Amino acid sequence: MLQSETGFRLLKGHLDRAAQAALVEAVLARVDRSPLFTPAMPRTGRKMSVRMTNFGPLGWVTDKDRGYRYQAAHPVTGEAWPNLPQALFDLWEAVSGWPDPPEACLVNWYGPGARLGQHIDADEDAKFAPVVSVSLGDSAKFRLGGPTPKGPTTSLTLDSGDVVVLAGPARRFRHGVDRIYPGTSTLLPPGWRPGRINLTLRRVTKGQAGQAGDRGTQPA
DNA sequence: CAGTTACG
DNA sequence: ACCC
Repeated sequence: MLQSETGFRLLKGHLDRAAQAALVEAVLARVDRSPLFTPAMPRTGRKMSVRMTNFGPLGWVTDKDRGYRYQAAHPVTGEAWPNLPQALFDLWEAVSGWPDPPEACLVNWYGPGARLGQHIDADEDAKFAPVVSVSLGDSAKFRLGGPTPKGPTTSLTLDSGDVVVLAGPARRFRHGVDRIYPGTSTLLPPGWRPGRINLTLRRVTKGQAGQAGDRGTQPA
């Protein structure tokens, strides 16, 4: 939908309601056995307001003692993360333009008061691979900046079914979630938690695209 | 006041 | 500048 030379793309309404509902079903079934955990900031131990889990061979976690990292096991249960739903492989193939499959799907649940401060994704060895994000449930105020801690930011509303791609230079842009707009979607089943689920697909390790000779190049 | 937020 |  919105295409730009920065590598930022907002695919407004990329997933229709049926596709969103099918994805939610796949997500909730996996969250049942890989429960949401409460991440904590490195050093301070301050708890984040967003709750998380992961799918795929690797998952992003953080805690006071060991900080930000990817690991193969759930930090609470010690079990391997559930597999990635096929629909997410398909989405990655459709929008990422990257030759290697995703290895991590970070599942972020934002309750009505949750936020995520401005940050730059930097924990992946595959630092040139795009990041693909899917919004499900309540709308969110998303803020996108540039590559430096200073500089202007712009805010965008992300609605259920929207897909965001951060590729090229935008892969290293600051971004965060200022707030959730409670009650703006009926997608999440009554009886589950209210709010927003964001799925973020990432390539973590260097694959074919990370071999010597084509570092940093964008595949056709 | 420190840590965080917002960049309106 | 604002919040706790």
